[in-house]
Amino acid sequence: MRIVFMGTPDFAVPCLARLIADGHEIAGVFTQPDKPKGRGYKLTPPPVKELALAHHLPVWQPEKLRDGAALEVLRGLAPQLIVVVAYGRILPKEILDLPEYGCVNVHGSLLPKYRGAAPIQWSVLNGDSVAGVTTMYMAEGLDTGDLILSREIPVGADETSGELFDRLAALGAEALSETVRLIAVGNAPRIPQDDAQASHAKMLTKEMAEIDWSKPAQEVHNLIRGMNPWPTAHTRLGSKMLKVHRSRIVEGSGEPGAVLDGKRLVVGCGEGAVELVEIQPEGSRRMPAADYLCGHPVEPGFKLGV
RNA sequence: CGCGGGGUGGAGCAGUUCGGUAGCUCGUCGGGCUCAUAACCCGAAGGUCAGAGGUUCAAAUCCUCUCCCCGCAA
Repeated sequence: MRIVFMGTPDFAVPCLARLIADGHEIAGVFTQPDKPKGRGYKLTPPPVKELALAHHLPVWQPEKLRDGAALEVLRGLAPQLIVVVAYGRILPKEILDLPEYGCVNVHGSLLPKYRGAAPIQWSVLNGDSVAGVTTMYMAEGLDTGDLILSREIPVGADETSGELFDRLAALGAEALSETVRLIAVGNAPRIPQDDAQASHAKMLTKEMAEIDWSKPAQEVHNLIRGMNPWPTAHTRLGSKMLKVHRSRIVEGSGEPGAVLDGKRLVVGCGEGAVELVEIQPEGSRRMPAADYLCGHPVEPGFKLGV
């Protein structure tokens, strides 16, 4: 199959790698332009670009898709199928209609649940016990296209978004491989989504990552693992910010935000308590909470988040 | 040149302002106490103070340069 691939972040990398491994002809790769990232605005290429270049695939990084230039390029590439995985751009209808087999997308949720930008994180934030990936034919709406197939996996009780990301990226590559195979033999299902079951997973922001200690321990724990690795759950420790990378639900109860045990950093919640396992003080590297306590004793009763 | 914090025994930190014996908590090892313990007591090992150069009788500390880590912002 002659395919054009469109994708940007790490999540899309296994999918492209799988298409290459499956022996498809990758006519070209579209990814977002290099962006200034990190300290000092270093210009950084997206992960998909690095993989594409490593395989000597032609790469395009248009700022816009709607000015016609991209369409011309695509006409020239003449793909039979366009595969889109976390590209981060909306495709105009002319592009959707271009390939003979259409455009397919790999999405990190069990559609129609969690349409939108951050499905995997919301699976964790909501404490779902099952997550998955879905492939679909792309339509003009946001993740509203007809479904092709899906794969499910259980979510671990302490699993972080980042960990689930990695597993779903691998699962997505599998689902994509099968999807393309079915399309090639003209045997792919086309199942309309039930809009009544749909939900939307909006993009995460830093504000959402502030820990509300008045919530039950389970919700606090879900926030901490759901916001890992980005934007990272945080609270206040005195005048400084404290990031919390990992936590654990433990026995105990106490005033919300109050440290119950100064030796293990157990913190009271609205209901129950969580132990902060891995933290990162402002201006410092991430470290086990026990390490932090060696140099920064915390009195039981001290309140976080104020 | 976007703003800022930091590098000191295995870990986390203090000490740097104002140069003068390498310090704290934890861990490790040995011993003691205890029915017992992550508890308590006694003792010990372990450090090129990120690196290079400079000033000085003397530098973790002052000056110059380099490397590395991190927070914010994007």
